[in-house]
Amino acid sequence: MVKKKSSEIRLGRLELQIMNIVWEKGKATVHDVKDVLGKGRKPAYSTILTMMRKLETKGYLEHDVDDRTYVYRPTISQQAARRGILGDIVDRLFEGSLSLLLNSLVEQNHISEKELKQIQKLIKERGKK
Amino acid sequence: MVKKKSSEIRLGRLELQIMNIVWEKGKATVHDVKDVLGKGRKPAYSTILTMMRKLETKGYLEHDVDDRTYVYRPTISQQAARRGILGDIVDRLFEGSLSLLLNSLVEQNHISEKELKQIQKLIKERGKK
DNA sequence: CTTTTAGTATTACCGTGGTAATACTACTAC
DNA sequence: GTAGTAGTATTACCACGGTAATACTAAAAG
Repeated sequence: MVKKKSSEIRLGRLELQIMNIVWEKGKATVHDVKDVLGKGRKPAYSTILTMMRKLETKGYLEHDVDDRTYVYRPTISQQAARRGILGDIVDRLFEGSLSLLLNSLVEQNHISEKELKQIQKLIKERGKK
Repeated sequence: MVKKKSSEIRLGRLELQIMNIVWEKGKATVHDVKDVLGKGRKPAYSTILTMMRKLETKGYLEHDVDDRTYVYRPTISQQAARRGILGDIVDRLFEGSLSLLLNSLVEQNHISEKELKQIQKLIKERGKK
């Protein structure tokens, strides 16, 4: 059974960083994003500006003008984006199998004891629904 | 705490498809890959050839010559690639948090009952180590 | 009113994944 | 030995994410 691609969400590294910031803050100006991105690689103001305009072109951001400053807000939810990107990865990397993914995580010792507990809790809660 | 990038493995869609086939078969010629890729989008022979050569340039494939046919084999394990790509995604998409990832999967109902069972088993086994 | 300033708009470039036509080359078959 | 044939090599694009300098524009400051 071949899975449908539905609405594929594709975001590059910087694009995703920017979206993460906008999601977290709810809305953000170019300067807001630049400030947060200050820690680490520091793209130029104009780089971020260009990216945010491209994100708007792609339909992932919209803006209002507040005193001639663009205030961007997301048009898609972080959950939707995560779902899309993650689903894509699972398809491409693990032939669509979640358990293969989990297996890989466990093998790699990427999962800490604490996280294991949390996962178990999640599963229990899910089981009750 | 900022995580190190170590040896970042980056593979495009087609590249990963090709690598998956080579991993599965152990070794493969361009034609082998083309045959498997036959189902779905069908890149031209020369496209696959170019990609496999690029993968070799990048150090992910090597080839032997068998009766003037190139037989490619992987130089990195599928596990390593999965680990690298997945780790990258977790960083970028979930701020490095596995439980956030799991949470997302559970929320999205991407995990079936059967998979839940498997995960629990995995966790139990891991717990015994 | 003229200069500074704070913002967006324009433009241009680079790297890389993907695409593939075409050229080359050495066996194979007649 | 000449004509296919089956492979690799060469070459050339395109799209897109990322990068950023520079141009423009309008408000604010003097």
